[in-house]
Amino acid sequence: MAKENTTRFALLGLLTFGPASGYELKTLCDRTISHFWNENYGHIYPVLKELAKEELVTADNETKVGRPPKTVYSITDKGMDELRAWLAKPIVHTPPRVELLLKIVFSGNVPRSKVLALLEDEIKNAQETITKFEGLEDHLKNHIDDKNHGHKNAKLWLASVDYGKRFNRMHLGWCEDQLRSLRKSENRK
Amino acid sequence: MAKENTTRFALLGLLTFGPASGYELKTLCDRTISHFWNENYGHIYPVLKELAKEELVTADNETKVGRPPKTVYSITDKGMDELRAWLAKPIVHTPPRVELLLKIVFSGNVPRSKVLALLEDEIKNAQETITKFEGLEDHLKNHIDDKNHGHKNAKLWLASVDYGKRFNRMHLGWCEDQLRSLRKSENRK
DNA sequence: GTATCCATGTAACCAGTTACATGATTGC
DNA sequence: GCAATCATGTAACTGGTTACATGGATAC
Repeated sequence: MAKENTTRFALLGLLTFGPASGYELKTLCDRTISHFWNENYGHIYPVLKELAKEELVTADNETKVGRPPKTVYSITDKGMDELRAWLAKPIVHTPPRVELLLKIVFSGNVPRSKVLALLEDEIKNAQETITKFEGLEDHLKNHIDDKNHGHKNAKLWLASVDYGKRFNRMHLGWCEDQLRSLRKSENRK
Repeated sequence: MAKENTTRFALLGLLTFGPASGYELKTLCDRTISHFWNENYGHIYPVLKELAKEELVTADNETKVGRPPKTVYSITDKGMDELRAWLAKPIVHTPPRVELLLKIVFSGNVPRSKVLALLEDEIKNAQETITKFEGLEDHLKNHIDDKNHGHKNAKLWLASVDYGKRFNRMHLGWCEDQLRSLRKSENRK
Protein backbone atom coordinates (compact mmCIF):
# COMPACT_ATOMS: atom_id res chain seq x y z
CA MET A 1 0.00 0.00 0.00
CA ALA A 2 1.44 3.31 -1.09
CA LYS A 3 1.92 6.14 1.36
CA GLU A 4 -1.09 8.39 1.68
CA ASN A 5 -1.08 11.84 0.24
CA THR A 6 -1.56 13.93 3.36
CA THR A 7 -1.46 17.16 1.40
CA ARG A 8 -4.97 16.37 0.16
CA PHE A 9 -6.31 16.38 3.71
CA ALA A 10 -4.30 19.40 4.78
CA LEU A 11 -5.89 21.37 1.94
CA LEU A 12 -9.37 20.00 2.59
CA GLY A 13 -8.93 20.89 6.25
CA LEU A 14 -7.86 24.44 5.48
CA LEU A 15 -10.83 24.82 3.15
CA THR A 16 -13.20 24.12 6.07
CA PHE A 17 -12.27 27.62 7.25
CA GLY A 18 -13.76 28.96 4.04
CA PRO A 19 -13.19 29.07 0.26
CA ALA A 20 -9.71 30.05 -0.86
CA SER A 21 -7.38 30.14 -3.86
CA GLY A 22 -4.17 28.18 -4.08
CA TYR A 23 -2.20 31.26 -3.21
CA GLU A 24 -4.41 32.00 -0.22
CA LEU A 25 -4.13 28.42 1.00
CA LYS A 26 -0.37 28.73 0.93
CA THR A 27 -0.35 31.93 2.99
CA LEU A 28 -3.01 30.53 5.33
CA CYS A 29 -0.84 27.45 5.81
CA ASP A 30 2.22 29.60 6.49
CA ARG A 31 0.38 31.80 8.97
CA THR A 32 -1.49 29.20 10.95
CA ILE A 33 0.03 25.72 10.90
CA SER A 34 3.56 26.20 9.60
CA HIS A 35 4.96 25.32 13.03
CA PHE A 36 3.94 21.72 12.38
CA TRP A 37 2.91 21.54 8.74
CA ASN A 38 4.25 22.90 5.48
CA GLU A 39 3.08 22.99 1.90
CA ASN A 40 4.52 24.51 -1.25
CA TYR A 41 3.00 25.80 -4.47
CA GLY A 42 4.53 23.02 -6.54
CA HIS A 43 2.33 20.61 -4.65
CA ILE A 44 -0.71 22.74 -3.81
CA TYR A 45 -1.77 23.58 -7.36
CA PRO A 46 -1.64 20.04 -8.81
CA VAL A 47 -3.37 18.56 -5.75
CA LEU A 48 -6.15 21.18 -5.93
CA LYS A 49 -6.79 20.22 -9.55
CA GLU A 50 -6.88 16.58 -8.56
CA LEU A 51 -9.34 17.30 -5.76
CA ALA A 52 -11.53 19.26 -8.18
CA LYS A 53 -11.50 16.36 -10.62
CA GLU A 54 -12.65 14.02 -7.86
CA GLU A 55 -15.35 16.54 -6.90
CA LEU A 56 -14.05 16.93 -3.36
CA VAL A 57 -13.79 20.65 -4.05
CA THR A 58 -15.34 23.03 -6.58
CA ALA A 59 -13.34 25.60 -8.52
CA ASP A 60 -14.74 29.05 -9.30
CA ASN A 61 -13.02 31.74 -11.28
CA GLU A 62 -13.17 35.11 -9.64
CA THR A 63 -12.30 38.41 -11.30
CA LYS A 64 -12.33 41.62 -9.31
CA VAL A 65 -11.34 45.00 -10.70
CA GLY A 66 -7.86 46.01 -9.73
CA ARG A 67 -6.88 42.43 -8.82
CA PRO A 68 -5.38 39.54 -10.75
CA PRO A 69 -7.96 36.88 -11.49
CA LYS A 70 -7.93 33.84 -9.25
CA THR A 71 -9.51 30.44 -8.89
CA VAL A 72 -11.35 30.01 -5.62
CA TYR A 73 -11.82 26.51 -4.27
CA SER A 74 -14.60 25.40 -1.92
CA ILE A 75 -14.97 22.08 -0.17
CA THR A 76 -17.97 19.99 -1.23
CA ASP A 77 -20.11 17.60 0.82
CA LYS A 78 -18.19 14.74 -0.71
CA GLY A 79 -14.98 16.48 0.30
CA MET A 80 -16.24 16.88 3.86
CA ASP A 81 -17.04 13.17 3.98
CA GLU A 82 -13.53 12.27 2.84
CA LEU A 83 -12.00 14.64 5.35
CA ARG A 84 -14.12 13.31 8.21
CA ALA A 85 -13.25 9.72 7.33
CA TRP A 86 -9.57 10.59 7.39
CA LEU A 87 -9.84 12.52 10.65
CA ALA A 88 -11.48 9.55 12.38
CA LYS A 89 -8.89 7.04 11.17
CA PRO A 90 -6.06 6.20 13.57
CA ILE A 91 -2.64 7.40 12.55
CA VAL A 92 -0.44 4.89 10.74
CA HIS A 93 3.00 5.43 12.19
CA THR A 94 5.78 5.27 9.64
CA PRO A 95 9.22 4.35 10.96
CA PRO A 96 10.90 7.52 12.21
CA ARG A 97 14.11 8.94 10.81
CA VAL A 98 16.02 11.03 13.32
CA GLU A 99 19.11 12.41 11.65
CA LEU A 100 20.59 13.64 14.92
CA LEU A 101 20.60 10.12 16.35
CA LEU A 102 22.26 8.80 13.22
CA LYS A 103 25.03 11.33 13.65
CA ILE A 104 25.36 10.59 17.35
CA VAL A 105 25.48 6.83 16.94
CA PHE A 106 28.27 7.15 14.37
CA SER A 107 30.01 9.98 16.20
CA GLY A 108 32.87 7.71 17.26
CA ASN A 109 34.35 8.48 13.85
CA VAL A 110 34.86 12.20 14.47
CA PRO A 111 36.73 14.22 17.11
CA ARG A 112 34.73 14.92 20.21
CA SER A 113 34.90 18.67 19.56
CA LYS A 114 32.78 18.21 16.44
CA VAL A 115 30.15 16.31 18.37
CA LEU A 116 30.06 19.00 21.04
CA ALA A 117 29.60 21.63 18.34
CA LEU A 118 26.77 19.65 16.78
CA LEU A 119 24.97 19.34 20.09
CA GLU A 120 25.51 23.01 20.88
CA ASP A 121 24.03 23.93 17.53
CA GLU A 122 20.99 21.77 18.23
CA ILE A 123 20.60 23.35 21.65
CA LYS A 124 20.72 26.84 20.20
CA ASN A 125 18.14 25.89 17.59
CA ALA A 126 15.80 24.35 20.11
CA GLN A 127 16.05 27.37 22.42
CA GLU A 128 15.27 29.74 19.56
CA THR A 129 12.30 27.63 18.50
CA ILE A 130 10.93 27.58 22.04
CA THR A 131 11.21 31.36 22.25
CA LYS A 132 9.45 31.68 18.90
CA PHE A 133 6.66 29.40 20.07
CA GLU A 134 6.23 31.33 23.30
CA GLY A 135 5.86 34.49 21.25
CA LEU A 136 3.24 32.78 19.11
CA GLU A 137 1.44 31.65 22.23
CA ASP A 138 1.37 35.10 23.78
CA HIS A 139 0.17 36.62 20.58
CA LEU A 140 -2.70 34.19 20.29
CA LYS A 141 -3.69 34.49 23.95
CA ASN A 142 -3.91 38.27 23.59
CA HIS A 143 -6.09 38.02 20.53
CA ILE A 144 -8.23 35.12 21.63
CA ASP A 145 -11.35 37.30 21.94
CA ASP A 146 -10.56 39.39 18.91
CA LYS A 147 -13.32 38.65 16.46
CA ASN A 148 -11.27 40.01 13.58
CA HIS A 149 -8.77 37.20 13.90
CA GLY A 150 -11.74 34.87 14.10
CA HIS A 151 -10.14 31.62 15.21
CA LYS A 152 -12.84 29.58 16.88
CA ASN A 153 -10.17 26.94 17.06
CA ALA A 154 -7.83 29.02 19.16
CA LYS A 155 -7.75 26.31 21.81
CA LEU A 156 -6.71 23.60 19.38
CA TRP A 157 -4.20 25.91 17.78
CA LEU A 158 -2.70 26.64 21.19
CA ALA A 159 -2.52 22.92 21.84
CA SER A 160 -0.47 22.47 18.67
CA VAL A 161 1.94 25.20 19.76
CA ASP A 162 2.16 23.52 23.14
CA TYR A 163 3.14 20.27 21.43
CA GLY A 164 5.92 22.11 19.61
CA LYS A 165 7.16 23.58 22.87
CA ARG A 166 7.14 20.21 24.60
CA PHE A 167 8.94 18.57 21.74
CA ASN A 168 11.65 21.18 21.67
CA ARG A 169 12.06 21.10 25.43
CA MET A 170 12.46 17.33 25.25
CA HIS A 171 14.97 17.66 22.43
CA LEU A 172 16.83 20.39 24.28
CA GLY A 173 16.98 18.36 27.48
CA TRP A 174 18.34 15.31 25.75
CA CYS A 175 21.02 17.35 23.96
CA GLU A 176 22.06 19.02 27.21
CA ASP A 177 22.32 15.69 29.02
CA GLN A 178 24.27 14.26 26.14
CA LEU A 179 26.61 17.22 26.14
CA ARG A 180 27.18 16.90 29.89
CA SER A 181 27.90 13.20 29.67
CA LEU A 182 30.31 13.80 26.81
CA ARG A 183 32.20 16.50 28.67
CA LYS A 184 32.41 14.31 31.76
CA SER A 185 34.00 11.43 29.91
CA GLU A 186 36.36 13.94 28.32
CA ASN A 187 37.63 15.04 31.72
CA ARG A 188 38.25 11.50 32.84
CA LYS A 189 40.73 10.90 30.04
CA MET B 1 19.30 22.77 -3.28
CA ALA B 2 17.89 19.27 -3.36
CA LYS B 3 17.36 17.29 -0.20
CA GLU B 4 20.34 15.22 0.84
CA ASN B 5 20.34 11.49 0.45
CA THR B 6 20.75 10.41 4.06
CA THR B 7 20.67 6.73 3.14
CA ARG B 8 24.20 7.13 1.77
CA PHE B 9 25.48 8.17 5.17
CA ALA B 10 23.46 5.62 7.07
CA LEU B 11 25.08 2.89 4.97
CA LEU B 12 28.56 4.40 5.23
CA GLY B 13 28.08 4.64 8.99
CA LEU B 14 27.01 1.01 9.30
CA LEU B 15 30.02 -0.02 7.22
CA THR B 16 32.35 1.52 9.81
CA PHE B 17 31.40 -1.48 11.99
CA GLY B 18 32.92 -3.72 9.32
CA PRO B 19 32.40 -4.94 5.76
CA ALA B 20 28.93 -6.22 4.93
CA SER B 21 26.65 -7.22 2.08
CA GLY B 22 23.43 -5.41 1.23
CA TYR B 23 21.46 -8.11 2.96
CA GLU B 24 23.62 -7.90 6.07
CA LEU B 25 23.33 -4.13 6.16
CA LYS B 26 19.57 -4.45 6.14
CA THR B 27 19.52 -6.88 9.06
CA LEU B 28 22.14 -4.83 10.92
CA CYS B 29 19.98 -1.77 10.42
CA ASP B 30 16.90 -3.62 11.67
CA ARG B 31 18.70 -4.97 14.71
CA THR B 32 20.55 -1.90 15.86
CA ILE B 33 19.04 1.41 14.74
CA SER B 34 15.52 0.55 13.60
CA HIS B 35 14.07 2.40 16.58
CA PHE B 36 15.11 5.65 14.91
CA TRP B 37 16.19 4.74 11.39
CA ASN B 38 14.89 2.47 8.67
CA GLU B 39 16.12 1.33 5.30
CA ASN B 40 14.71 -1.09 2.73
CA TYR B 41 16.27 -3.26 0.06
CA GLY B 42 14.76 -1.25 -2.75
CA HIS B 43 16.95 1.62 -1.65
CA ILE B 44 19.97 -0.14 -0.18
CA TYR B 45 21.08 -2.01 -3.29
CA PRO B 46 20.99 0.92 -5.74
CA VAL B 47 22.67 3.26 -3.25
CA LEU B 48 25.45 0.73 -2.59
CA LYS B 49 26.13 0.56 -6.33
CA GLU B 50 26.21 4.32 -6.47
CA LEU B 51 28.64 4.48 -3.55
CA ALA B 52 30.87 1.90 -5.25
CA LYS B 53 30.87 3.93 -8.45
CA GLU B 54 31.99 6.99 -6.49
CA GLU B 55 34.67 4.88 -4.78
CA LEU B 56 33.32 5.56 -1.32
CA VAL B 57 33.06 1.81 -0.87
CA THR B 58 34.64 -1.22 -2.54
CA ALA B 59 32.67 -4.26 -3.64
CA ASP B 60 34.07 -7.78 -3.35
CA ASN B 61 32.37 -10.95 -4.45
CA GLU B 62 32.48 -13.67 -1.87
CA THR B 63 31.63 -17.32 -2.45
CA LYS B 64 31.63 -19.77 0.41
CA VAL B 65 30.68 -23.41 0.11
CA GLY B 66 27.16 -24.11 1.29
CA ARG B 67 26.21 -20.41 1.06
CA PRO B 68 24.74 -18.28 -1.66
CA PRO B 69 27.33 -15.93 -3.16
CA LYS B 70 27.25 -12.35 -1.94
CA THR B 71 28.83 -9.00 -2.61
CA VAL B 72 30.63 -7.61 0.41
CA TYR B 73 31.08 -3.86 0.65
CA SER B 74 33.84 -2.09 2.60
CA ILE B 75 34.18 1.61 3.28
CA THR B 76 37.21 3.30 1.68
CA ASP B 77 39.32 6.19 2.96
CA LYS B 78 37.42 8.46 0.62
CA GLY B 79 34.20 7.09 2.07
CA MET B 80 35.41 7.77 5.60
CA ASP B 81 36.22 11.35 4.61
CA GLU B 82 32.72 11.86 3.22
CA LEU B 83 31.15 10.34 6.31
CA ARG B 84 33.23 12.47 8.66
CA ALA B 85 32.39 15.63 6.73
CA TRP B 86 28.70 14.81 7.00
CA LEU B 87 28.93 13.94 10.69
CA ALA B 88 30.55 17.29 11.47
CA LYS B 89 27.98 19.32 9.53
CA PRO B 90 25.12 20.83 11.54
CA ILE B 91 21.70 19.38 10.89
CA VAL B 92 19.54 21.24 8.40
CA HIS B 93 16.08 21.15 9.89
CA THR B 94 13.34 20.54 7.38
CA PRO B 95 9.88 21.79 8.32
CA PRO B 96 8.18 19.14 10.43
CA ARG B 97 4.98 17.36 9.47
CA VAL B 98 3.04 16.12 12.46
CA GLU B 99 -0.02 14.30 11.23
CA LEU B 100 -1.56 14.09 14.69
CA LEU B 101 -1.59 17.88 15.01
CA LEU B 102 -3.18 18.20 11.60
CA LYS B 103 -5.97 15.91 12.74
CA ILE B 104 -6.36 17.71 16.05
CA VAL B 105 -6.47 21.19 14.53
CA PHE B 106 -9.22 20.12 12.13
CA SER B 107 -10.99 17.94 14.70
CA GLY B 108 -13.86 20.41 15.01
CA ASN B 109 -15.29 18.66 11.97
CA VAL B 110 -15.82 15.29 13.64
CA PRO B 111 -17.74 14.14 16.76
CA ARG B 112 -15.79 14.40 19.97
CA SER B 113 -15.95 10.64 20.45
CA LYS B 114 -13.80 10.15 17.35
CA VAL B 115 -11.19 12.55 18.67
CA LEU B 116 -11.14 10.79 22.01
CA ALA B 117 -10.65 7.46 20.24
CA LEU B 118 -7.79 8.90 18.19
CA LEU B 119 -6.04 10.19 21.29
CA GLU B 120 -6.60 6.92 23.12
CA ASP B 121 -5.06 5.04 20.24
CA GLU B 122 -2.04 7.32 20.28
CA ILE B 123 -1.70 6.83 24.02
CA LYS B 124 -1.80 3.06 23.68
CA ASN B 125 0.81 3.19 20.94
CA ALA B 126 3.12 5.42 22.92
CA GLN B 127 2.84 3.21 26.00
CA GLU B 128 3.65 0.12 24.00
CA THR B 129 6.63 1.81 22.41
CA ILE B 130 7.95 2.92 25.78
CA THR B 131 7.66 -0.64 27.11
CA LYS B 132 9.47 -1.94 24.04
CA PHE B 133 12.26 0.59 24.51
CA GLU B 134 12.63 -0.29 28.17
CA GLY B 135 13.04 -3.91 27.18
CA LEU B 136 15.67 -2.91 24.65
CA GLU B 137 17.45 -0.88 27.30
CA ASP B 138 17.49 -3.72 29.83
CA HIS B 139 18.74 -6.14 27.26
CA LEU B 140 21.61 -3.88 26.30
CA LYS B 141 22.55 -3.07 29.88
CA ASN B 142 22.78 -6.78 30.69
CA HIS B 143 25.00 -7.47 27.72
CA ILE B 144 27.16 -4.39 27.93
CA ASP B 145 30.23 -6.41 28.94
CA ASP B 146 29.49 -9.29 26.66
CA LYS B 147 32.25 -9.33 24.10
CA ASN B 148 30.23 -11.50 21.75
CA HIS B 149 27.75 -8.71 21.21
CA GLY B 150 30.70 -6.41 20.74
CA HIS B 151 29.12 -2.98 20.84
CA LYS B 152 31.78 -0.51 21.84
CA ASN B 153 29.14 2.05 21.15
CA ALA B 154 26.74 0.72 23.75
CA LYS B 155 26.64 4.11 25.44
CA LEU B 156 25.65 5.95 22.28
CA TRP B 157 23.16 3.28 21.43
CA LEU B 158 21.61 3.60 24.87
CA ALA B 159 21.42 7.33 24.39
CA SER B 160 19.42 6.83 21.19
CA VAL B 161 16.99 4.53 23.01
CA ASP B 162 16.73 7.15 25.74
CA TYR B 163 15.77 9.73 23.11
CA GLY B 164 13.02 7.43 21.90
CA LYS B 165 11.73 6.99 25.42
CA ARG B 166 11.73 10.73 26.08
CA PHE B 167 9.97 11.43 22.83
CA ASN B 168 7.25 8.91 23.51
CA ARG B 169 6.80 10.12 27.07
CA MET B 170 6.40 13.65 25.77
CA HIS B 171 3.93 12.49 23.15
CA LEU B 172 2.03 10.45 25.70
CA GLY B 173 1.86 13.32 28.15
CA TRP B 174 0.53 15.72 25.56
CA CYS B 175 -2.14 13.25 24.44
CA GLU B 176 -3.22 12.62 28.02
CA ASP B 177 -3.50 16.32 28.75
CA GLN B 178 -5.41 16.84 25.55
CA LEU B 179 -7.76 14.00 26.40
CA ARG B 180 -8.36 15.43 29.87
CA SER B 181 -9.07 18.89 28.56
CA LEU B 182 -11.43 17.46 25.97
CA ARG B 183 -13.37 15.44 28.52
CA LYS B 184 -13.61 18.45 30.83
CA SER B 185 -15.16 20.65 28.18
CA GLU B 186 -17.52 17.80 27.38
CA ASN B 187 -18.83 17.78 30.95
CA ARG B 188 -19.44 21.50 30.93
CA LYS B 189 -21.86 21.20 28.04
C1' DG C 1 8.62 -31.64 0.68
C1' DT C 2 8.27 -27.46 2.74
C1' DA C 3 9.18 -23.52 5.46
C1' DT C 4 12.72 -20.42 6.55
C1' DC C 5 16.74 -18.02 5.89
C1' DC C 6 20.30 -16.05 2.86
C1' DA C 7 20.88 -13.19 -1.04
C1' DT C 8 20.06 -9.71 -4.94
C1' DG C 9 17.80 -7.03 -7.62
C1' DT C 10 14.28 -4.22 -10.66
C1' DA C 11 10.10 -1.73 -12.06
C1' DA C 12 6.47 1.01 -10.99
C1' DC C 13 5.05 4.37 -8.36
C1' DC C 14 4.30 8.36 -5.28
C1' DA C 15 5.20 12.40 -2.44
C1' DG C 16 7.38 16.22 -2.17
C1' DT C 17 11.05 19.98 -3.39
C1' DT C 18 13.25 23.40 -6.26
C1' DA C 19 13.81 26.14 -9.96
C1' DC C 20 11.93 28.46 -13.51
C1' DA C 21 8.55 31.29 -16.00
C1' DT C 22 4.94 34.62 -16.40
C1' DG C 23 2.25 38.59 -15.57
C1' DA C 24 -1.03 41.94 -13.30
C1' DT C 25 -1.42 45.43 -9.70
C1' DT C 26 -0.10 48.61 -6.05
C1' DG C 27 2.55 51.88 -3.55
C1' DC C 28 6.60 54.43 -3.26
C1' DG D 1 10.72 53.28 -12.78
C1' DC D 2 11.00 49.71 -9.30
C1' DA D 3 10.06 46.77 -5.48
C1' DA D 4 6.56 44.14 -3.30
C1' DT D 5 2.50 41.59 -3.35
C1' DC D 6 -1.00 38.85 -5.65
C1' DA D 7 -1.57 34.98 -8.56
C1' DT D 8 -0.73 30.45 -11.21
C1' DG D 9 1.53 27.11 -12.93
C1' DT D 10 5.10 23.47 -14.99
C1' DA D 11 9.28 20.66 -15.48
C1' DA D 12 12.88 18.30 -13.64
C1' DC D 13 14.29 15.85 -10.11
C1' DT D 14 15.04 13.08 -5.90
C1' DG D 15 14.16 10.20 -2.12
C1' DG D 16 11.86 6.61 -0.70
C1' DT D 17 8.25 2.61 -0.70
C1' DT D 18 6.06 -1.52 -2.42
C1' DA D 19 5.53 -5.28 -5.14
C1' DC D 20 7.41 -8.58 -7.86
C1' DA D 21 10.80 -12.05 -9.32
C1' DT D 22 14.40 -15.30 -8.62
C1' DG D 23 17.03 -18.89 -6.60
C1' DG D 24 20.38 -21.51 -3.54
C1' DA D 25 20.92 -23.61 1.16
C1' DT D 26 19.33 -25.49 5.51
C1' DA D 27 16.65 -27.66 9.00
C1' DC D 28 12.76 -30.17 10.11
